[in-house]
Parts: sequence; C-alpha cells; structure tokens
Amino acid sequence: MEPVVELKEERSMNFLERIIEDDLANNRVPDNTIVTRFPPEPNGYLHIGHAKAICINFGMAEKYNGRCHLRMDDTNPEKEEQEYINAIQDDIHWLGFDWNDYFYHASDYYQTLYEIALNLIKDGKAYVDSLSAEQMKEYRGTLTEPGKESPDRNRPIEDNLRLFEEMRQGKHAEGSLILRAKLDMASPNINMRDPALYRIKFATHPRTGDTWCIYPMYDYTHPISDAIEGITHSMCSLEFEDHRPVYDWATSIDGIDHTPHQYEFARLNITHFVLSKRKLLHLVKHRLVLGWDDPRMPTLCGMRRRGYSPESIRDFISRVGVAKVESVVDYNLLEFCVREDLNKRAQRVMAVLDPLLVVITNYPKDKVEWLDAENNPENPQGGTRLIPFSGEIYIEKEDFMEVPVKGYHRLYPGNEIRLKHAYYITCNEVIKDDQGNVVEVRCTYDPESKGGTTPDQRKVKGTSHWVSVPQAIDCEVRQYDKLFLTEDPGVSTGNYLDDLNHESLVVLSHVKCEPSLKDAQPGEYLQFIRNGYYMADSKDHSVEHPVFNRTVTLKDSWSKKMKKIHQ
RNA sequence: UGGGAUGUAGUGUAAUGGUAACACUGCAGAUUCUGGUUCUGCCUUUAGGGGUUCGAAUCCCUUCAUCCCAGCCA
Repeated sequence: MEPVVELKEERSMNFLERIIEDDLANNRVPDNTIVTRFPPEPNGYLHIGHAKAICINFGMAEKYNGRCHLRMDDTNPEKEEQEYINAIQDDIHWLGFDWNDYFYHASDYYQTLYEIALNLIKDGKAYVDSLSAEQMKEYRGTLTEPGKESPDRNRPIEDNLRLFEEMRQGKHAEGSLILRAKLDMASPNINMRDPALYRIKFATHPRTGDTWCIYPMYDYTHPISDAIEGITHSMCSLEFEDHRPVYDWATSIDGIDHTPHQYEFARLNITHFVLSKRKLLHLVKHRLVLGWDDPRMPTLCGMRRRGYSPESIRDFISRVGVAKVESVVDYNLLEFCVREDLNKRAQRVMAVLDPLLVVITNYPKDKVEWLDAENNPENPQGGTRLIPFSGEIYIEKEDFMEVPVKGYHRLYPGNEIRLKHAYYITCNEVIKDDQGNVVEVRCTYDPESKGGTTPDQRKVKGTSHWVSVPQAIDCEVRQYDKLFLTEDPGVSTGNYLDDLNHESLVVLSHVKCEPSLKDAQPGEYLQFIRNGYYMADSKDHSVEHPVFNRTVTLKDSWSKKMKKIHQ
C-alpha cells in the first residue's frame, strides 16, 4: 500500500516571521538567538487584545528557539499598582507562556537610565527646560507648522547638570522643570521635537518607593530597556510607528547596544467588543459589569471565568493573523474557535433551563433506573456515567408545542420523540392551568426503546434532553451574551454606552440538572446538551449553591430559521 | 491641510512578475441518539485611472479612501 503522505497544514509566514527569518539567515542576530519582550504597563488587566501581543512576542521566541522577556513598563507611578503586576503574570501563565527567569521591570533600570541622561546632558544632547506644560505645547508647533526652540535650549551644560541634580533631589516643584532631548524642533514628526526625557513626580512607586522623584518617559525608557536586555526584535502595535525615530535615536546613544529594532503590527479589534483600557475601566467603575473578571469582559480573567480555554484563545489569535492593516475581526470567529475546542473536550451533561413537567403514565410508579450516558461522543475514551430515569421528568418548555409549527419535530400531541440516552415517549395529554398555560404533559413510553433505539429500527426525528425530577439538583445558571448590541459600539450612536446590551446577563435561578453536576468544579469544561458550553463559576459556585456560566451557545440552526420566519 | 502607515470576497489572512486562495460568516443539501458534530456544494475578491511587461494583486506614475501623531500617558 502507498504510504499516506501527511500534508502538514502550515500557516504561511507573516511579515514579522519573514523579517526574523531573514535576520537569522543573514547573521544579523547576536548568538543567533532572537529575544523579544512583552512590556505591559501594570495599570490595568490584560484583555484579548494583549493576548495578540503576547502570542506574537512569546510565540516568535518559542518558534525560533529564542526567549521572551516579561517586563513591567512601570515608569508612571501615579497609575501603576502591584495588584496589576500579579494579575498580569497569572494571565500570561494561564495562556500557556512562560518568561522563565527573564522577568524585569523598567524600574530596574532607573539608575542606569539616570546615568545615561547625565551623559546626554554632558554631551550637550539634553537640556533642562523651564517652559510650563502650556508653553511647551505652544512651542511644539502643530501638525502642519514647525515648532520653536525653547529659550532654555542652549542653557550651559553646567547649569543643566546642576538643575537636573536639583530635580532629582526634589528641590523643584512638579511641572516646573523637565529634561528634554535636543533633537529637532522643526521635524515634521512631532515626536522628534525635543521629546521629554524626565519629569518630576512626587509619587511613591510600587517598587522603588520614594527613592526617585524624577521618572523617565516611555520614549526614553523603552528602547534603552530593550537594549539593556539584549532584545533583538521589539514588536509593538501600530500607534508606535511614529515613535520609531525616537527609538532609533535612543538605541544609537553612545554606549547603548544598537541591536534592538522596533517593528509594528496592527492591534486586534473585534466586532461587538470594546478593547480600550479607558472604556473597560469605565464599565468596571460605574458597575455596568461586576468587576474586571466579569465573564462579559474581554479581559483574560473574565474570559477564563466565562469558560474560554486558553487553547481556544491562542487558536483565535493565530487565525486572525498578523499584518499592518487596521482590521476588525468578526466575533463569530472567536465563538467558532471556542466551540471547536470545547466540542472536543467538554463533558456532556443534561440540564433543563426552563423546565416543563412530563409524566410518563405507563412507567412503574416510584421506579428509578440508572442509565448509561456517554460523556463525550467526540472522544470514545471519555467513558460513560450513570443518570437516573423515572416516571417524572423535566424537559425544556421549548421542546413542546401544543400546536406545532411547520418543520417542528419535537414533542407535540401524538408525536413520538427520543429522550437522550433513555426511551421513546409519545405525547397523549396536555394539562393546563386556569390561564391556559401548559403546566404538564402526559406521555407514554416504549419499554422496547431503552437506550435510544428500538428493535424495529423506527426513526424518530426529535431527541430531547431531560432530567429526572426526584434526583434533579437546582442550579443557578448565568446566561451571558454579547456586552454590546452593535458591531462597532458607539459608531452610530456616538457613545459606546448607548449600545450596551442590557440583557447581556440573564440569571436563571432554578435550572434542573442531572445529579452528576454536584461534583462539577470551576475549570472543567461542560456542555449542557443541546444548549451550550458552561463552566462552574470560580467565585460563586459551591456544592450547596451551584452556579454555572454560559461560555457560548451551541450553534442553533432551528432557532435561526424560526427567527428568520418571524421577521 | 505636515509627517507616518495601509488598501485582496461580508470579515480576517495568503499568493513576493506566471491559473487569485484558505478560514470564518452567509446560503443550500447529506449524515446524525445533541436541529450540535461531521461531510458536500454554492455565493462573493485585487480601491479607481494610466503605464512597463509575452504576462501585474505584485514594479512605476497618479487619483481616491481609511487609520495614527500636536501628554510632563504608555
């Protein structure tokens, strides 16, 4: 027999991989080891947009046998907190990446950065400016007009040295003086118009405490930190493109390693999502969601709590690809990725969200049978479990119609359906309350159909999930949906908050579940058959009060069809 | 309107001078003890206009569109 040639499905290279492979091939990388970095500012929680940067930086290092440093970009003590530093590390680990011993803080380099600044001043390449913030803005010029040089630009070196020293000693008020690089006030690139290097801030830093009252700016700190750590490829998002000349300036300062180069890629946008720290912070602060880890949040901790697997997120990022075009990815792709991953791994269980009582009139009273149910049809090794069956069960209200619509093949008077893993039942009688609501359905079962097939091989079109009444356990189920109704929140209304989905969380407090669910743990991927993927809530779930979060619904072509008919 | 970038199906990403493709979405159908999964098929693409070339998504010119930049934020 011919050997089967396995075609490895290799994704084509993106532009960053091309650059790296080219650099490697042409011996432009020291020790032939690429070194990347992920440099979050610890002023908020990581979201799925960051996951892209994480996957790119850690992923490239992994792919090319290099390494990736985790560096906290902590140069603004007014905004940054230790709480965020810890959360960031957790989230990266959860995604499945590790920085090993290469964990740094920009604040590790404060002393070096300070000495380099001193040298710049001595070389006449930096000066202390006493222009106020407003004046500086005026002097900077505009997008179309060049800036003007500050009167302090030619301050004698000795004076600059003395003033900078006084700044460091805390002898000057915040905002009164600033250290600037002497670049080019006429540059068409505003970032090159004598960028600020150091500002005075009398703020306590989470790591350096009150050691410093002058703090270096991003444009100065970032490239030099990269150089110190021997970063070879510094990959960041597009908005830093205009800063690259400043980056190149900083890495060409005397005594600085000029290995690092900056490359920019487009950040991630997803329809129906907001991914701006400012907007996310607003949602949290104004209690429009219940915290950073609210399962509706696009934060990694939120998605994790919601039941997303790290694998599905990494797959999503990999499918989105890397390019320089600003783009908006369809959230359907994200849902596709979770469903695909969870379909393979989720334990199947039965839960009835909106119960309707079914009495099986010919089933022996008080009899209970324990039936075998497969745990995952996608995984034959997944085994089976026992589920109880009795003469009184719940099915979904949706699975019964007194007067069926065209195409409906669930339960209705006279129709036979299969109860998953159990028996065939036929509806004979409908019981209603005074208002005419169906409160109970009476059926007969076929003892021959045990296990879901009959000796005569007759077909039934519908299969329903169900839960036996006496053994059912009561659960709270949180039905999460998109946080925003529109694809691009705020674009048509002018305010993203106007597009909030007020039904993004629907709590069902009396869901009937099969008894095996009492052992469910947060972290276990579940599928409520015919409904969706769920996970026990990591904060509120307990054996006494089980709480499950809906990660994502199953695809539902029937309800889609119905929706279309009703339009 | 200065500078920097970017334009390929509805969305995202390939094709790097040689037959425009893959995935998602959408639409049909088959299979199915989940109206799930799986499988099949279909729809739809190089921003516009010139040029170079036997041959252009790719090179050149030009027009247009979109995004980013005037923090002592990152």
